[in-house]
Amino acid sequence: MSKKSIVLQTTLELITQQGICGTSLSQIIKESGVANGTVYHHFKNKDEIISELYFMLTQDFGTVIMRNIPPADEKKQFPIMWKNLFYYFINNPLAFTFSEQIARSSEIPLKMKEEARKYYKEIDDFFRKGIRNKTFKPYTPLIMEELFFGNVASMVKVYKNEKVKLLDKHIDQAIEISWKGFLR
Amino acid sequence: MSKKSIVLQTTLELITQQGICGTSLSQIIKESGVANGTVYHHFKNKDEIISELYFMLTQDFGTVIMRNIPPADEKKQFPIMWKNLFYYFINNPLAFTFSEQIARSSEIPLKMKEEARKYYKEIDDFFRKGIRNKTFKPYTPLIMEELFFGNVASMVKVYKNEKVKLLDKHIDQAIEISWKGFLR
Amino acid sequence: MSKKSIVLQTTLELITQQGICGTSLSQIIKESGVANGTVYHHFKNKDEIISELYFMLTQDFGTVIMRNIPPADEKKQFPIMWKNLFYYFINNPLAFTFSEQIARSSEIPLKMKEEARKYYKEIDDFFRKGIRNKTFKPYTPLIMEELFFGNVASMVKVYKNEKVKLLDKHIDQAIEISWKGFLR
Amino acid sequence: MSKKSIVLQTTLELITQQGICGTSLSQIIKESGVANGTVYHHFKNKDEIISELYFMLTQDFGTVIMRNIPPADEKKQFPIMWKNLFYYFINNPLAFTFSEQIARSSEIPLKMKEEARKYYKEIDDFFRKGIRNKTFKPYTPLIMEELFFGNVASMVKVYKNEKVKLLDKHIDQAIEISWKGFLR
DNA sequence: TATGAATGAGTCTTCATTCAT
DNA sequence: CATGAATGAAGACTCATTCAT
Repeated sequence: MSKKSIVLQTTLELITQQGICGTSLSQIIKESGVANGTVYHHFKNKDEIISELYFMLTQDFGTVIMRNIPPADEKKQFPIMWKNLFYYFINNPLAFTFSEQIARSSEIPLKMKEEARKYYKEIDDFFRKGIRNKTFKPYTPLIMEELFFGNVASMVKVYKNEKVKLLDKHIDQAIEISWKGFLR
Repeated sequence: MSKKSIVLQTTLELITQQGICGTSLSQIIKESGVANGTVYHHFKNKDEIISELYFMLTQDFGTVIMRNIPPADEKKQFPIMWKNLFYYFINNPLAFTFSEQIARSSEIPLKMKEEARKYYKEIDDFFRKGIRNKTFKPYTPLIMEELFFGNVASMVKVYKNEKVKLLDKHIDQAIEISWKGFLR
Repeated sequence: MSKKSIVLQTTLELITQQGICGTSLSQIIKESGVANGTVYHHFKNKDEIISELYFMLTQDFGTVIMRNIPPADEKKQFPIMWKNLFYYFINNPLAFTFSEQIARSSEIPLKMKEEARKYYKEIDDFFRKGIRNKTFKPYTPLIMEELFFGNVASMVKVYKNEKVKLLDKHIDQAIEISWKGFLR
Repeated sequence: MSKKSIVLQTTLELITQQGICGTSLSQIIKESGVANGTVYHHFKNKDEIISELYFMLTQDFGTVIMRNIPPADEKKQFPIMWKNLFYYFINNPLAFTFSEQIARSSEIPLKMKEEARKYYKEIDDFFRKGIRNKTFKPYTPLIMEELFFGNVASMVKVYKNEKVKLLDKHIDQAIEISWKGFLR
């Protein structure tokens, strides 16, 4: 495992635990066991570490969500997509926390955020196709995607907080609510 | 206006502009024109300023959401509630940030979390009544509330990220999507 | 109990626990429950509190040491004086620690230290008389007093450290050693 | 000379002049001409500088006391040991301060206390041998050591307080008093 | 590629003290 | 007598970053 990956991995863990601003370079250095200068050898500065991390994680999203999607109609595909993302977040808590953190922070340059959007392409296509098929009402796709992501994220939070034992029936409810919102 | 209020007000403004971590005490001191020691005379430390601000802001929470709700049916009430919450978050970024962070464990003292929980009461009532009225399908109320909050939050994030200029029509779309999800 | 005494007492306790430099005015204020300004009403500044404390404590010494001294010869008087001081320190740990702290600190103005010396008068007299009586060898009285005090202090420290359970026989040994040193 | 040594040396000098608490990091930094961060690169915090200094100084301790001790009888050895310790304390005020504070509990980590304890070994041997030789009366060795140390310390304090200009004759008196106490 | 010494601006916080009430 | 708001210099320590090896 290269020093660079070690730094990235350590940073991801630290940010997940403490948030972006709570995580200093000194901490990353101490925790990763890598030398001071080594970090600066691989990254221009602190922001670049975070940007790179963001880049890595967002690349996953597209492929993850569309895994095992049958070539059937939207109604069949939707719950699978939904669960794909849900379980991806459950199984990759780092990715979840990080992406939640990032979403509301200004630390990622706008350019990067736009860059990342292209990995949403497949989700975007899904909603656009659904609109063309008259399955979905013609809402602005960006809005649809954000609400879709947001719904999944809400349920992940419920799951994590364990306020309530989240059951399959709750997941199914959430998917149904999510789905119905987009219909004509 | 007391020095204490000045500090609180200044801090609120700075946090609104730059986020919590971007705001240092030195800035607060410089901006508020108050002496270093004066801040520490009134607050135990930096966190206490923020906690106190949070406390002030969340006092409104419950009343804000239910402001101007007509005694009509759910269909009329829903978009008003939705917008109340949305604009409250837009105008009180600190409240939004906190409310988002509430989910995350250690940072916010437990007492505050419980404090905040009571403001969900009115939304809880709203959904339960809607179910009784056969307006809403009988989903688990907690799930409904979380998705409702999540939808508003998603749009606030879009607004803040300025990926796209958020227009009234987008808001209306989001409200409609949100609403439809809960129907029978 | 006057506010002034409360401040003095609190200061004494704090200094005993944490040393002079470890004890700040803020701590004294917090601990004594007295207001900020009240302290400055009674004392010109921090040093004055300590000086006054020093003054109070040193006044005791003379009387304490000479308590119950029989009008007999030095040989009979010496062990009683020695024990008087020893048990005074054991029973007034504050006085002991404080006087140990003070001895090596420069916080007490020289003038005060000299002022306090007059309370050593009776011990001074004791040694001078002993010299005149040919009981003691004519050493410089100041040296004799300091060594006398030092011997008692050494045993108090042993007692406090509990490295070893200090027995009566140890005390008697120490007194004997102390006594023999001064003889002709 | 490494920056680290410069910091240590400067600190030692400052503490010698002004005492431990009178010496601030800012002073150390200013005086040593080293950058703020450099100090913290080499030491975890202020205390670590002092601990390290203490460690350096006490290394000598044992050897210092036994320096130039002739292979003669106790009577010849005693004043040399006494003066060795006395001048060591005079020239290493930090060592003196620490050695005095060692008695006090929490400040010095236990490990250090035990470390320091081993330097008593040689003095312990000296007194035990003297007892076997019938030079000294068979007092408990611990008591003898403590009183011996205490006597030296008393004179160091007199020297430092400058109540009186301490002359060679005073030292000689103190040594004599100290010596006679232990005799049979 | 990797290291770690060096930097100094900046962080939060504590301090002794003054002053108006 | 007593209070506590207000002060700002000084405290310890952290930070992101540079540079020579």
